[in-house]
Amino acid sequence: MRRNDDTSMLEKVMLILQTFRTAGGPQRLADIARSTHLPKSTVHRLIQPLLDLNLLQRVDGGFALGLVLFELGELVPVKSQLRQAALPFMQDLFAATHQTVHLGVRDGYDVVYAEKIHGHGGVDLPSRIGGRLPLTCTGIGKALLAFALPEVLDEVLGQPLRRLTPHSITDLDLLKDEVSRVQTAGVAYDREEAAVGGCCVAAPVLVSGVAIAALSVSVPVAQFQPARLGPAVRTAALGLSRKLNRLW
Amino acid sequence: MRRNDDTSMLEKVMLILQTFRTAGGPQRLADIARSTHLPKSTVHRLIQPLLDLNLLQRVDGGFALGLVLFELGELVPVKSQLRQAALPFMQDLFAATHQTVHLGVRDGYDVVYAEKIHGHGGVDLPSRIGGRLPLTCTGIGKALLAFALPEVLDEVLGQPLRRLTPHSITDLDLLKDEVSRVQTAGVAYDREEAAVGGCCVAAPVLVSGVAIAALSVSVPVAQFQPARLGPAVRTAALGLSRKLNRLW
DNA sequence: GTCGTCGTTCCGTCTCACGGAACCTTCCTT
DNA sequence: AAGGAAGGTTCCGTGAGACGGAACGACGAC
Repeated sequence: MRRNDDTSMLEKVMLILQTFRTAGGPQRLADIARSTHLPKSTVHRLIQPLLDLNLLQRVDGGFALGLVLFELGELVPVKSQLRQAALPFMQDLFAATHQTVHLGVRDGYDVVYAEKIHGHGGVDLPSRIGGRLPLTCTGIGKALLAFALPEVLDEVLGQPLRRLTPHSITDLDLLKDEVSRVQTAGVAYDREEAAVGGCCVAAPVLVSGVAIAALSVSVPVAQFQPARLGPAVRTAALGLSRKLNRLW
Repeated sequence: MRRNDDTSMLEKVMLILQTFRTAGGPQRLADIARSTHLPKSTVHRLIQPLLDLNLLQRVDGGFALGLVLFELGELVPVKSQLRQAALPFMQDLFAATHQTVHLGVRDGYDVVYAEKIHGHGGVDLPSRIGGRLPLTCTGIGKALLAFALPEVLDEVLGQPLRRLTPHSITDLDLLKDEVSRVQTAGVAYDREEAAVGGCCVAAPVLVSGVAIAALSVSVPVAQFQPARLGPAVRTAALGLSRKLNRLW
């Protein structure tokens, strides 16, 4: 069964760490062994150095990801630069709307949420910083697609369309129409396509004409006012775009 | 030269990743080889699987930390739970003061910044999310110490006191006085002890009577108004403490 | 008591990590 | 154009140490 290719050990370590992506809470040794399909003795052996290096930490009933990962995570460019620049604009947007504000980037066929601001009240969305959703089901995703490089757009549209709610767009032609509408308007809407009861308005952040990120405001469907939110989101995204073009 | 102990490969991988903590920008293969003191061929061999696993990514002039690290970093308990709970209170505090707001936790003898909110204008502090400063030189640190377990306090005070500015407290007795004052007042001040020209007001977040984090507001020394900021920070920290005690 | 589960330790096999050396490619210098 | 320095890549012989099955000790449940 051992094939040939490469670094088996690193792969196992990553399997162990990835375990924590799905399982929320602390994981015990046996849990990890089960979900990775690795022998117990192997997991046990690998865990020790991970603890020493602070990639894992012991918590009450098992193990959790360690502080080193947190520190390294903050040094990933998407965070340290983009986020730094985006936060003030997100603050403004939040102050103006008092609704949940998201910043997202593209990774493969998903949008990865890089930042989120929300107040006490707002809708509680399934999104999480570092979390993923299909590009085609979210406002941010559609904004990213509409202003992506053409080959990226083709590549993504070549994939089977995923569905998160009954409102998710699963017809390719409808989606293409939607994308060209976004390209014209400069704003993307999500009408309960990612979560029932939740809508959002998104606008792309452009550097040299290409979307590298997108901002969005999410609201309960009852308060969905495109006419009011659209300009606010566009203004914030444009401001951020200008700032980044100046920096880079 | 090979000693004995354990996982040499993981250690090397960590050395490579840690390289990015000090060096800000992208690193090239030769840069990494130099700063890790590893042979070029070794670095080259280790980097390939790191790219495959998305722990590293290629950027214009070299390599940078990959998105996987960002995603895992967001799953570290200090983030996913504490931050989630704290953000709304930090929003409030920011809205009330329009000054930079920090959330910090203790790790060893340092405070690690878990979250930061700042507007367009504010002072630009050397702090960074995921960054570290000595406990004894910051408001957050002193708030954490004053409400830490006694053995933790002893342990930290047993270390040599570090100095970041001429105002940093480096006399053990003065520091002990300061800590007991914080214990009484429930608020810690930093008067240019971490950065010249910057002051801050901090209050501990208590769960079961022990500080697990602290909130602070940082202001330029000219606008330092303890009487106004103290209550605001205390209110936010108390609100967060209550919320956490309810959750846990 | 017995059984199931969890964490830990041992150890024989043999894979694959290791890094020196040689090579290729740019890019700069003269 | 020739020479040189530095970055990146490939090759390969050696032996350290990763691997995981198996057996063990420690709880806790029923």
